[in-house]
Amino acid sequence: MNDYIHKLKEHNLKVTPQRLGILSIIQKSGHISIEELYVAVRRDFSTISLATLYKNINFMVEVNLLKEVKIPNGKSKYEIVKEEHSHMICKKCSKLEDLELSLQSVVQTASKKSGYLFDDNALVLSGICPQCQ
Amino acid sequence: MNDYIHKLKEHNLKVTPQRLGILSIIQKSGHISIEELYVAVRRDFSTISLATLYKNINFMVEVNLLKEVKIPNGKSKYEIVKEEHSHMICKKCSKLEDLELSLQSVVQTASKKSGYLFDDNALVLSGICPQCQ
DNA sequence: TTACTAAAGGATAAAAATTATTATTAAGAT
DNA sequence: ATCTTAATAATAATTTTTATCCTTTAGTAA
Ligand SMILES: [Mn+2]
Ligand SMILES: [Mn+2]
Ligand SMILES: [Zn+2]
Ligand SMILES: [Zn+2]
Repeated sequence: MNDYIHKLKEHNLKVTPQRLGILSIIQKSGHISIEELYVAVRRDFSTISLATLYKNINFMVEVNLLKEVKIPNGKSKYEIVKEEHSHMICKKCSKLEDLELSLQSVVQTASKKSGYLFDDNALVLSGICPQCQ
Repeated sequence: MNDYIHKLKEHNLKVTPQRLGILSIIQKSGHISIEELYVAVRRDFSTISLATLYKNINFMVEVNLLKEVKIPNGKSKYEIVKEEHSHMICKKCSKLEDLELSLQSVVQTASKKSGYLFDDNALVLSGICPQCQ
Protein backbone atom coordinates (compact mmCIF):
# COMPACT_ATOMS: atom_id res chain seq x y z
CA MET A 1 0.00 0.00 0.00
CA ASN A 2 1.19 3.46 0.79
CA ASP A 3 4.78 3.71 1.84
CA TYR A 4 4.16 6.70 4.07
CA ILE A 5 2.29 4.51 6.52
CA HIS A 6 5.43 2.56 7.10
CA LYS A 7 7.55 5.67 7.35
CA LEU A 8 5.24 7.27 9.87
CA LYS A 9 5.05 4.20 12.07
CA GLU A 10 8.79 3.86 11.85
CA HIS A 11 9.02 7.21 13.59
CA ASN A 12 6.25 6.58 16.11
CA LEU A 13 3.90 9.01 14.51
CA LYS A 14 0.27 8.00 14.26
CA VAL A 15 -1.06 7.47 10.79
CA THR A 16 -3.76 10.06 10.32
CA PRO A 17 -5.54 11.01 7.10
CA GLN A 18 -4.18 14.53 7.48
CA ARG A 19 -0.60 13.32 7.65
CA LEU A 20 -1.03 11.06 4.68
CA GLY A 21 -2.61 13.92 2.79
CA ILE A 22 0.20 16.28 3.63
CA LEU A 23 2.86 13.78 2.64
CA SER A 24 1.12 12.88 -0.57
CA ILE A 25 0.92 16.50 -1.65
CA ILE A 26 4.56 17.16 -0.82
CA GLN A 27 5.52 14.05 -2.73
CA LYS A 28 3.49 15.06 -5.76
CA SER A 29 4.82 18.62 -5.80
CA GLY A 30 8.44 17.74 -5.18
CA HIS A 31 9.14 20.95 -3.27
CA ILE A 32 6.48 23.12 -1.70
CA SER A 33 6.22 26.08 0.64
CA ILE A 34 4.05 26.19 3.74
CA GLU A 35 1.49 28.51 2.17
CA GLU A 36 1.26 26.48 -1.01
CA LEU A 37 0.96 23.35 1.06
CA TYR A 38 -1.79 24.82 3.19
CA VAL A 39 -3.82 25.78 0.14
CA ALA A 40 -3.35 22.35 -1.39
CA VAL A 41 -4.10 20.39 1.76
CA ARG A 42 -7.28 22.34 2.32
CA ARG A 43 -8.62 21.05 -0.94
CA ASP A 44 -8.69 17.60 0.67
CA PHE A 45 -9.23 18.62 4.31
CA SER A 46 -11.19 21.80 4.23
CA THR A 47 -11.11 22.19 8.00
CA ILE A 48 -7.47 21.42 8.66
CA SER A 49 -5.89 23.85 11.06
CA LEU A 50 -2.81 25.79 10.12
CA ALA A 51 -1.40 24.84 13.51
CA THR A 52 -1.80 21.18 12.64
CA LEU A 53 0.12 21.77 9.46
CA TYR A 54 2.98 23.52 11.23
CA LYS A 55 3.13 20.93 13.98
CA ASN A 56 3.25 18.10 11.51
CA ILE A 57 5.85 19.73 9.34
CA ASN A 58 8.00 20.31 12.39
CA PHE A 59 7.56 16.76 13.64
CA MET A 60 8.37 15.30 10.28
CA VAL A 61 11.44 17.42 9.87
CA GLU A 62 12.61 16.37 13.32
CA VAL A 63 12.29 12.68 12.56
CA ASN A 64 13.93 13.19 9.20
CA LEU A 65 10.92 12.37 7.09
CA LEU A 66 10.89 15.85 5.59
CA LYS A 67 13.67 18.26 4.79
CA GLU A 68 13.57 22.02 4.68
CA VAL A 69 15.25 23.57 1.68
CA LYS A 70 16.28 27.14 2.36
CA ILE A 71 16.14 29.27 -0.75
CA PRO A 72 18.27 32.39 -1.24
CA ASN A 73 15.94 35.40 -1.38
CA GLY A 74 12.91 33.17 -1.05
CA LYS A 75 10.72 31.21 1.26
CA SER A 76 11.66 27.77 2.43
CA LYS A 77 10.31 24.74 0.66
CA TYR A 78 9.83 21.27 2.03
CA GLU A 79 10.46 17.93 0.40
CA ILE A 80 10.32 14.26 1.27
CA VAL A 81 13.71 13.06 2.44
CA LYS A 82 15.52 10.98 -0.13
CA GLU A 83 19.10 10.51 -1.24
CA GLU A 84 21.33 13.50 -0.54
CA HIS A 85 21.16 15.95 -3.38
CA SER A 86 21.67 19.59 -4.26
CA HIS A 87 19.33 22.13 -5.76
CA MET A 88 19.14 24.61 -8.61
CA ILE A 89 16.87 27.61 -8.65
CA CYS A 90 16.03 29.77 -11.63
CA LYS A 91 16.13 33.48 -10.90
CA LYS A 92 13.57 34.19 -13.62
CA CYS A 93 10.84 31.62 -13.15
CA SER A 94 11.73 30.63 -9.57
CA LYS A 95 11.60 26.97 -10.46
CA LEU A 96 13.43 24.76 -7.98
CA GLU A 97 14.92 21.50 -9.19
CA ASP A 98 16.91 18.64 -7.79
CA LEU A 99 20.46 18.16 -8.84
CA GLU A 100 22.35 14.96 -8.31
CA LEU A 101 25.92 15.92 -7.90
CA SER A 102 28.82 14.40 -6.07
CA LEU A 103 30.23 16.77 -3.51
CA GLN A 104 32.52 14.14 -2.08
CA SER A 105 35.76 15.69 -3.21
CA VAL A 106 34.64 19.16 -2.21
CA VAL A 107 33.62 17.98 1.23
CA GLN A 108 36.83 16.05 1.61
CA THR A 109 38.89 19.08 0.69
CA ALA A 110 36.91 21.20 3.12
CA SER A 111 37.39 18.70 5.89
CA LYS A 112 41.10 18.49 5.36
CA LYS A 113 41.39 22.25 5.23
CA SER A 114 39.30 22.99 8.31
CA GLY A 115 39.47 19.96 10.55
CA TYR A 116 35.69 19.74 10.65
CA LEU A 117 33.91 16.42 10.38
CA PHE A 118 31.03 16.97 8.01
CA ASP A 119 27.94 14.84 7.77
CA ASP A 120 25.59 17.11 5.92
CA ASN A 121 25.59 19.73 3.22
CA ALA A 122 23.24 22.13 1.56
CA LEU A 123 24.06 23.49 -1.83
CA VAL A 124 21.79 25.70 -3.89
CA LEU A 125 22.99 26.94 -7.26
CA SER A 126 21.21 29.99 -8.62
CA GLY A 127 20.97 30.98 -12.23
CA ILE A 128 18.81 30.81 -15.31
CA CYS A 129 17.14 27.61 -16.40
CA PRO A 130 17.25 26.40 -20.01
CA GLN A 131 13.65 27.45 -20.68
CA CYS A 132 14.26 30.99 -19.46
CA GLN A 133 17.49 31.59 -21.29
CA MET B 1 38.94 56.89 6.77
CA ASN B 2 36.19 54.40 7.00
CA ASP B 3 35.62 52.33 3.92
CA TYR B 4 31.91 51.95 4.56
CA ILE B 5 31.37 55.59 3.74
CA HIS B 6 32.57 54.93 0.27
CA LYS B 7 30.53 51.76 -0.06
CA LEU B 8 27.36 53.48 1.08
CA LYS B 9 27.78 56.41 -1.28
CA GLU B 10 28.55 54.02 -4.07
CA HIS B 11 25.06 52.64 -3.63
CA ASN B 12 23.35 55.99 -3.15
CA LEU B 13 22.65 55.41 0.48
CA LYS B 14 23.13 58.30 2.81
CA VAL B 15 25.90 57.95 5.31
CA THR B 16 24.27 58.01 8.72
CA PRO B 17 25.82 57.16 12.06
CA GLN B 18 23.31 54.35 12.45
CA ARG B 19 24.36 52.76 9.19
CA LEU B 20 28.02 53.06 10.01
CA GLY B 21 27.32 51.53 13.39
CA ILE B 22 25.39 48.64 11.92
CA LEU B 23 28.05 47.91 9.35
CA SER B 24 30.84 48.17 11.85
CA ILE B 25 29.19 45.63 14.14
CA ILE B 26 28.52 43.22 11.32
CA GLN B 27 32.09 43.56 10.18
CA LYS B 28 33.44 42.93 13.66
CA SER B 29 31.24 39.92 14.28
CA GLY B 30 31.73 38.32 10.89
CA HIS B 31 28.24 36.79 10.83
CA ILE B 32 25.37 38.00 12.97
CA SER B 33 21.64 37.45 13.30
CA ILE B 34 19.08 40.24 13.41
CA GLU B 35 18.43 39.83 17.13
CA GLU B 36 22.11 39.77 18.00
CA LEU B 37 22.64 42.77 15.79
CA TYR B 38 19.81 44.68 17.42
CA VAL B 39 21.21 44.07 20.88
CA ALA B 40 24.67 45.11 19.77
CA VAL B 41 23.60 48.21 17.89
CA ARG B 42 21.56 49.42 20.82
CA ARG B 43 24.69 49.60 22.88
CA ASP B 44 25.80 52.43 20.60
CA PHE B 45 22.40 53.82 19.60
CA SER B 46 20.12 53.20 22.51
CA THR B 47 17.09 54.61 20.73
CA ILE B 48 17.48 52.95 17.35
CA SER B 49 14.25 51.54 16.06
CA LEU B 50 13.96 47.91 15.12
CA ALA B 51 12.23 49.11 11.97
CA THR B 52 15.29 51.15 11.08
CA LEU B 53 17.43 48.09 11.51
CA TYR B 54 15.23 45.96 9.27
CA LYS B 55 14.94 48.66 6.65
CA ASN B 56 18.68 49.11 6.52
CA ILE B 57 19.44 45.44 6.40
CA ASN B 58 17.01 45.04 3.53
CA PHE B 59 18.42 48.01 1.66
CA MET B 60 21.94 46.83 2.10
CA VAL B 61 21.12 43.32 0.96
CA GLU B 62 19.41 44.75 -2.12
CA VAL B 63 22.41 46.81 -3.12
CA ASN B 64 24.70 43.89 -2.43
CA LEU B 65 26.50 45.42 0.49
CA LEU B 66 25.28 42.69 2.81
CA LYS B 67 24.54 39.04 2.23
CA GLU B 68 22.09 36.82 4.04
CA VAL B 69 23.44 33.42 4.98
CA LYS B 70 20.65 30.93 5.47
CA ILE B 71 21.52 28.34 8.08
CA PRO B 72 20.02 24.84 8.16
CA ASN B 73 17.89 24.55 11.28
CA GLY B 74 18.80 28.02 12.37
CA LYS B 75 18.20 31.70 11.94
CA SER B 76 19.73 33.65 9.12
CA LYS B 77 22.91 35.55 9.67
CA TYR B 78 24.20 38.56 7.81
CA GLU B 79 27.68 39.39 6.66
CA ILE B 80 29.49 42.06 4.70
CA VAL B 81 29.75 41.04 1.06
CA LYS B 82 33.19 39.92 0.06
CA GLU B 83 34.69 37.33 -2.23
CA GLU B 84 32.40 34.39 -2.92
CA HIS B 85 32.82 31.76 -0.27
CA SER B 86 31.11 28.85 1.42
CA HIS B 87 30.28 28.21 5.05
CA MET B 88 30.71 25.58 7.72
CA ILE B 89 28.53 25.28 10.76
CA CYS B 90 29.21 23.21 13.85
CA LYS B 91 26.21 21.25 15.07
CA LYS B 92 27.48 21.32 18.65
CA CYS B 93 28.58 24.89 19.28
CA SER B 94 26.69 26.48 16.38
CA LYS B 95 29.77 28.35 15.29
CA LEU B 96 29.60 29.58 11.71
CA GLU B 97 32.80 29.98 9.76
CA ASP B 98 33.87 30.98 6.31
CA LEU B 99 35.33 28.43 3.98
CA GLU B 100 37.26 29.33 0.89
CA LEU B 101 36.67 26.57 -1.54
CA SER B 102 36.60 26.37 -5.29
CA LEU B 103 33.26 25.15 -6.56
CA GLN B 104 34.19 25.83 -10.13
CA SER B 105 34.31 22.25 -11.28
CA VAL B 106 31.15 21.37 -9.40
CA VAL B 107 29.28 24.31 -10.90
CA GLN B 108 30.61 23.48 -14.32
CA THR B 109 29.48 19.89 -14.02
CA ALA B 110 26.07 21.03 -12.83
CA SER B 111 25.72 23.44 -15.69
CA LYS B 112 26.64 20.83 -18.27
CA LYS B 113 24.24 18.36 -16.73
CA SER B 114 21.27 20.69 -16.39
CA GLY B 115 21.64 23.37 -19.01
CA TYR B 116 21.36 26.07 -16.36
CA LEU B 117 23.58 29.13 -16.42
CA PHE B 118 24.67 29.67 -12.84
CA ASP B 119 25.97 32.88 -11.40
CA ASP B 120 25.61 32.29 -7.71
CA ASN B 121 25.87 29.52 -5.19
CA ALA B 122 25.26 28.91 -1.54
CA LEU B 123 26.95 26.02 0.18
CA VAL B 124 26.78 25.28 3.87
CA LEU B 125 28.56 22.23 5.24
CA SER B 126 27.35 20.97 8.60
CA GLY B 127 29.33 18.92 11.04
CA ILE B 128 31.51 19.08 14.12
CA CYS B 129 34.27 21.61 14.46
CA PRO B 130 37.75 20.63 15.66
CA GLN B 131 37.20 22.08 19.14
CA CYS B 132 33.99 20.12 19.64
CA GLN B 133 35.26 16.79 18.45
C1' DT C 1 26.64 79.36 6.86
C1' DT C 2 22.18 79.06 5.99
C1' DA C 3 18.38 77.24 3.94
C1' DC C 4 16.13 73.69 1.28
C1' DT C 5 14.73 69.03 0.06
C1' DA C 6 14.59 64.38 0.06
C1' DA C 7 15.92 60.63 2.50
C1' DA C 8 16.40 58.40 6.93
C1' DG C 9 15.19 57.68 11.72
C1' DG C 10 11.96 56.73 15.62
C1' DA C 11 7.62 55.43 17.43
C1' DT C 12 4.11 52.74 16.70
C1' DA C 13 0.59 50.13 14.33
C1' DA C 14 -0.27 46.51 11.27
C1' DA C 15 0.56 42.37 8.96
C1' DA C 16 2.60 37.93 8.45
C1' DA C 17 4.55 33.86 10.34
C1' DT C 18 4.89 30.64 13.93
C1' DT C 19 3.88 28.58 18.35
C1' DA C 20 1.02 27.65 22.53
C1' DT C 21 -3.32 26.35 24.73
C1' DT C 22 -7.31 23.70 25.38
C1' DA C 23 -11.33 21.11 24.50
C1' DT C 24 -12.78 17.51 21.27
C1' DT C 25 -11.88 13.66 18.31
C1' DA C 26 -9.90 9.55 16.73
C1' DA C 27 -5.82 6.14 16.18
C1' DG C 28 -3.89 2.27 18.11
C1' DA C 29 -3.90 -1.04 21.74
C1' DT C 30 -6.27 -4.24 24.87
C1' DA D 1 -16.21 -2.50 22.40
C1' DT D 2 -13.54 0.09 25.46
C1' DC D 3 -9.70 2.67 26.94
C1' DT D 4 -5.76 5.68 26.66
C1' DT D 5 -3.12 8.83 24.58
C1' DA D 6 -1.85 11.38 20.81
C1' DA D 7 -3.67 14.26 17.11
C1' DT D 8 -6.83 17.71 15.47
C1' DA D 9 -9.35 22.08 15.28
C1' DA D 10 -10.17 26.42 16.94
C1' DT D 11 -8.25 30.03 18.77
C1' DA D 12 -5.16 32.94 21.35
C1' DA D 13 -0.64 34.40 21.95
C1' DT D 14 3.90 35.23 20.50
C1' DT D 15 7.38 36.29 17.31
C1' DT D 16 9.01 38.27 13.19
C1' DT D 17 8.73 41.56 9.66
C1' DT D 18 6.73 45.43 7.26
C1' DA D 19 4.02 49.76 6.81
C1' DT D 20 2.72 54.36 8.29
C1' DC D 21 3.49 58.82 9.73
C1' DC D 22 5.70 62.41 11.81
C1' DT D 23 10.27 64.31 13.05
C1' DT D 24 15.06 64.73 12.21
C1' DT D 25 19.09 65.06 9.52
C1' DA D 26 22.40 64.32 5.52
C1' DG D 27 23.54 66.18 1.33
C1' DT D 28 23.40 70.08 -1.66
C1' DA D 29 23.54 74.54 -3.24
C1' DA D 30 22.69 79.25 -2.70
MN1 LIG E 1 15.08 18.36 -3.56
MN1 LIG F 1 30.76 34.26 5.41
ZN1 LIG G 1 13.42 29.60 -15.44
ZN1 LIG H 1 31.87 23.30 17.64
